[in-house]
Amino acid sequence: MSLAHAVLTSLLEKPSSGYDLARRFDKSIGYFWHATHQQIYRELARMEAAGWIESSIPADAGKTRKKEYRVLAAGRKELARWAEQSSPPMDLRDEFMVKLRADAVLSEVNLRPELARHLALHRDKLAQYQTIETRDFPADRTLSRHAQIQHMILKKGILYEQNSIAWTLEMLDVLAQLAAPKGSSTP
Amino acid sequence: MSLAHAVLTSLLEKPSSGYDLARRFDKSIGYFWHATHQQIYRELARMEAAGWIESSIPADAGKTRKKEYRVLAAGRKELARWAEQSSPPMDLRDEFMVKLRADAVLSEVNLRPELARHLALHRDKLAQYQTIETRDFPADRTLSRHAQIQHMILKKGILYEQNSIAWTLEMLDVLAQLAAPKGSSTP
DNA sequence: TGCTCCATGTAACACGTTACATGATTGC
DNA sequence: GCAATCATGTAACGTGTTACATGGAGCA
Repeated sequence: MSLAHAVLTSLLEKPSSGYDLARRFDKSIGYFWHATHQQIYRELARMEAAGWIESSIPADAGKTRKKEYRVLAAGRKELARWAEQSSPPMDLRDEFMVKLRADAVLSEVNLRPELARHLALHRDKLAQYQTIETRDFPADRTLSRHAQIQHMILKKGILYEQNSIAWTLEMLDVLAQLAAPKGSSTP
Repeated sequence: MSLAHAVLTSLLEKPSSGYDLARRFDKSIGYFWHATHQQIYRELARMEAAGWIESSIPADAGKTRKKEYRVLAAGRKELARWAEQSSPPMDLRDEFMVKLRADAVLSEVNLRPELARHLALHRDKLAQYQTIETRDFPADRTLSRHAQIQHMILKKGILYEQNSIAWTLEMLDVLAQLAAPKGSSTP
């Protein structure tokens, strides 16, 4: 389990409401660990019951139901314990590879539109990441420990997208060759 | 849902028992879609109930409980339908990035042993992939459509591992710098 | 008035993981 | 005879997804 720990990390960076957390999970942390608001509320309830976090009504709540969560000592300790524990490296789980394999055996599926769509999405995401990079991490050497680590996390995302783009282009090329090989009529 | 479709693909490539499928999911397809034998048996039961596959006792069963599954026309149709459907690109879900972020905010975790461990695992996997590549895909141009697609799937894995290795090395370097900056005593 | 956004939640279900159970076959 | 491997399954639980519900605040 690891969503709880992602939430703890996020709360340590900045005490927040469940709603705010859910939105932050669509950015920063969410690039590597997505979660819906329902999952987040469920985890917050559990962690409060476990004594890892506590909630209070913030000053700017007004008449809303807004709550703000803070990490307690027990939560911080749990996060440190978990972080030092070893865990298997991420496993790929790429639906598109299954589709490709299905196409390889069926030979009757046209995956090119989907590939083109993914290509555009990867390029968008890469552009986003690069914008963040030039804005937040200008000249490495002067950056704090915290910022240097954040930068490396972002770089991982950038590498991944660049990778995906390169591979997708090659794949499109292969499919184009297969669809219209030299000197043949339509397949 | 996509495990069912991964299983269908695997069965089209070669009709098999649940046990054989489970083992194949630790190789080839499993590089991009892992599943335990319990999941596979559950899916096989569902798909048989849905009329996508059928089972029979194979000639070499002897007194064992062995069953062999084959894909029916309905299953093949379902796989083609699913494969043409668009789906979001794979999302990263990397526990280690959460740990890094936790370290960035806690500053009291030593992630270097874990990074070194992952580095070794990535190198192993890359070596495995490259062995398969030189064995199965020698001189692209003469390969069948099926083999060319399989090769591209393998290449995706190779790129991913190379990427991970490069990033991990850089990360180790950053952590080493942070632990022992120029002109300082032990931290 | 009705729309969108803020904010929190319940319920049901699908998928993934772990532990356990059972029994036959193969090899030492 | 005993251990490992083949082969299939049940049960319980944890996590992730989807749909729905509720109600206040701000705005046209």
